[in-house]
Formats: sequence, C-alpha cells, structure tokens
Amino acid sequence: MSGNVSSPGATVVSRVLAVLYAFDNGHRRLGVTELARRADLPVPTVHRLLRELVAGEALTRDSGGRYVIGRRLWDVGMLAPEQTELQQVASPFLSDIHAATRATVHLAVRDGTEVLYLDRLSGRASVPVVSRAGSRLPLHATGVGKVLLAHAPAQLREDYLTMEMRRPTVHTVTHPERLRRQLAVVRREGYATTEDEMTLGACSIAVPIARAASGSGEQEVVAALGIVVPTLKRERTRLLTALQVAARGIGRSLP
Amino acid sequence: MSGNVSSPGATVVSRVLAVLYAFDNGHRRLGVTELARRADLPVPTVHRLLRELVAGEALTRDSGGRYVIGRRLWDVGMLAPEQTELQQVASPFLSDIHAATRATVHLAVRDGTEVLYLDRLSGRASVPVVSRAGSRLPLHATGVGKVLLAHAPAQLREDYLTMEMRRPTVHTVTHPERLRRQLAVVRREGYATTEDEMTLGACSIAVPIARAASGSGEQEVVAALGIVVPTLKRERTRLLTALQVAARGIGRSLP
DNA sequence: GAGTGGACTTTCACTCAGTGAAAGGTGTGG
DNA sequence: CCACACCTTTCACTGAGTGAAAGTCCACTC
Repeated sequence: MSGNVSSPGATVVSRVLAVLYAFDNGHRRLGVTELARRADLPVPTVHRLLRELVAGEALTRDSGGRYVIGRRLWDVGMLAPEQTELQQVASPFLSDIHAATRATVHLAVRDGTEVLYLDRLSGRASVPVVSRAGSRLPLHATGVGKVLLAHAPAQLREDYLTMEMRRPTVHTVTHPERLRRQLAVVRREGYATTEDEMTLGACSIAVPIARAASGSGEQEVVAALGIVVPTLKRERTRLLTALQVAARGIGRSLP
Repeated sequence: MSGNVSSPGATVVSRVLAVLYAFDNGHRRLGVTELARRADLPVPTVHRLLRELVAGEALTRDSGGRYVIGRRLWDVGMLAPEQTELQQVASPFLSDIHAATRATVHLAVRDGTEVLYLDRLSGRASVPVVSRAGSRLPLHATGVGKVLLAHAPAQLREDYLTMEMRRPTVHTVTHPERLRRQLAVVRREGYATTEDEMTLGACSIAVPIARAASGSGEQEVVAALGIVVPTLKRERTRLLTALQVAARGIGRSLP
C-alpha cells in the first residue's frame, strides 16, 4: 500500500470493525463521509467496505441511501451468550415485577465504568427514562449503577471515585467521599436508591443479582435489577420486596 | 494467493461475515475447526480472522477456549433500526397484554419465508415455547406466522404453498389448499389461531400490526402480535380484544 | 508412560486483494 | 451560473492476506 493508514496494525478486519463501531445510539443512519470521519479511514476505503457489507447483508441502506445496521447483524448480536443468556433467564422475573409494580423495570450489567442495560420493560404510563436495551449510563447516577459499582472490585471502585463524574442533574452525587459512604450502605443494606439523580422526577430502587453459590462463600454479583418510578412514596418496602424476590429467583436459575 | 478459496469473489469482508454467520441458535460456542467447516474456509484463515475479531472485541472466548459472539457485536446489533425501532414502540403494549393475560406474548416480522421473533414476554407459569427473540420458525405453523403469510405479497404466498412444509406436530396444516383457505379466513376475520400446530398443548392467537395509514387506502402489515396459551378455553374473545387494542396502539405509534 | 488421534496454533514464501490519491458524478443552494 | 458538499469510480503500486505444511498441546487408550 502506498500511503496506508496512520495507525499501525491496520488490517481489513480492524477496518471493518471500525466502520461497524462507528454506529451508535445517536448515529444509527450514516452516510459514507460521516462514517469515514467517525472510523478515521479514507472515504473510498469505507465506501468499498460498505458495499461489501451490504452485499453480505450485514448492513442495509435506508430510503435516504444512508447505511444502517442490517437484520443479519442483529441476528448475530442476539447470539451473544453473555448478554442473552442472562436476559433470557431474567425475562419472566422482569415480567412479574412489571406486572406487580407497573413500574419501568431494568436489567443491567457493569461494562467497565458504565452501566449496560440488557433489558427494559416500561409501561406506557411510567416516567420517561433514557435507558433502553443496549444503552449505557455512568455508574454513579442510577440505582442499578450504584449497585454494580458497590459490588465491583475494590480497585475499580476506588479508581472510579477519582475519575471525573458527569452530573446529569443537580442532585447527582459526585463527591467521592459521599459516594463512597453511599456505596458502603448499598453493600450493607443490599439495595440502592436514587432520587432525581439521572432524571428530575424519577426515583429508582435497585438490588444485586448474585449467582446462587453452590456451597458457602462469597456470592458473585453478576447483574443488577432495578425499577424507576415517579416517586418512592410509602411504596419503598413493597417495591424492594418484589425486586429481591425476583433477584433471588434469577440467581437460582443461573447456569 | 496461491490456491485461494473455491468460491469466487472471496474478499476478506465476505470471509469475516461467513465466520460470523457460522454462529446460530444451536451453535453459540464454536471451536476453530468447527467454524472453519461451517464457514467453508481453511482452518488457518479462520484462525487468524478469529484472532483479529477477538482483538477487536467482536468475539470473546469462553472458559473452554471456544469462540462466542462478544458484547460489542451485541451492541452493534441493537442498533439495527428495522428491528429495534418496532420493538421499542411495541414494548409497552406487549407489557400491557402480558399483564392483562399472563400469556406468552410475541412480536414477530416476516423474514423471507420465516417468522422472525423480535421480542417475547413469557411468564414463568406459561407453556414452554421454542421461540425467543432472534429465533425463526416456519410461517405456516404458528399464529403470528399465519398472519404474516396471509398478508404477504400474493406471489410469495403462492410460492410458499408449493414449498415443502415442515410438520412439527400431527396437527400442523401443510395441505396447500386447506392452508390457502385458512389464510383467506385470516385476512377476512383479521386474526389467526392455531391449536397444537407447533407444540402439542399450545394454542395461539395472533393479529396483524399495520402502520396507521395517514389517508385512506391499503394498510401495510409490518408485523404480527400473538400470544400462546395452554388452551383457548372460553377466553378467546377476551384475549383477542386485548391483542387488537394493542395492535392498533402500536400501529398508531409507528413513525 | 509411550502411543494415538484430534483440535488448536504458528510459520512462511508467494502474489493478488486491498489501498487511497485523484478524478469524475450528482445534487443542492445562493 | 458557479460553489460547495457528498457520493462514487478509477487505477497503478505493493504489503497484507493466504493456506499448505509443520509444530504444539491435550485427552484418552492400551
């Protein structure tokens, strides 16, 4: 190759992935030029890759000629065992909580320093919430996030506390010392709550899901289960109980 | 390349996709050799591609060293607008039906000659059903399938009737003339039912979801909504009403 | 504990698939 | 009409990709 790409170790595979990863929640429909910019690749290169990806049905073109993720990649994604096995086990329990509380129910895991939402059940009447399956939020501003952070490895937790934390609302707790104390409470009490920390007018409760330990010993927290409601009112105990029952059920059902 | 691959037009991109498409519902964890066989590529080639895909976090290796679809591909798949936009609009309505009926609820589209399940809500108590989000079944043996087939283009419908049809149970209707009459009834009545056609002991009702036409004219059926229950009992009317309310709601909410 | 079969990994010389600057279209707006 | 932005195609060069073959690892057998 004459000029070749700036970054070393550039293979076709890495370029293909760069193109695919250029899509995100806010950018689901992209043109060649924008994809090239986002993937940091020359336009003609991206253009050719896109043609081959479309030929392979990995991508499709929408009515406006822009490129979108296609059905077959969706299919492939649905085969990721890490996400879908947990999601599948949890699904009936989420339904139960949703039926019992009519609140928005979330299933989430920790991905690095973010909450990754695996599933969401929301009623029509419930609070509008940003999260959807596949979306990410910071660990410190949501109920499920606090649970996951509280049960993360100590090293990661301490690192997180020293990082710059986003403040979606004025109620978001970003003071390291205050957050550290909150997390200790979450571990001790077994649940986390937030009020107006991510979205004004939205409160949340969340509990950890632990893989049921065969013998004794430390239980590994694999995910978190949470609900979002307009206000916690007097309901806290009832909602918490529903969550904990479900979390235990999921933990027992895990392989 | 000295020998090169048998099939012409073999690019790296097509090879990568062949490797990814080698995964399916029954084969989520695969070794190099099996992947190579399924993708019809030489083992060393697949091996190198796999390494690069793992480096790019598209794939992961499970505890047994086998390759599985990774988190980032799941992420990417969740961005497919065709599947997820419909799924997202429909989600609260599925919750409503599920809460009202406690039955297993399905959202599905037609993909060629198959039903593609986009979402499923199942209670713990409900009939065990094979379908899950991302899985496919033949069009003629399920409620949602009959709805989608009934509203498919006439040409495709006729072609389908001449094809060999699988018979999961003895009650599956595969006789072309009988099925054609059933589909006419489905179009006229606006819903489809099955009893024991896919799974013994499972019945289903399904209705079409049509994009709400702005003016008058033909409404385009984009998906189907169905539930699966142990037996229809006297409940048929109530269940059907719940479904139809939801289907209209989704149709109105579509962009 | 040597032997055997199977799957996984690495090597390496050859060469053609991939590359990207440049040029050619296409469409929109001033 | 020109200017600008985006999409698409061309083409000569060359190193990234290729896959047969050889090497490694592991489990299971006799």
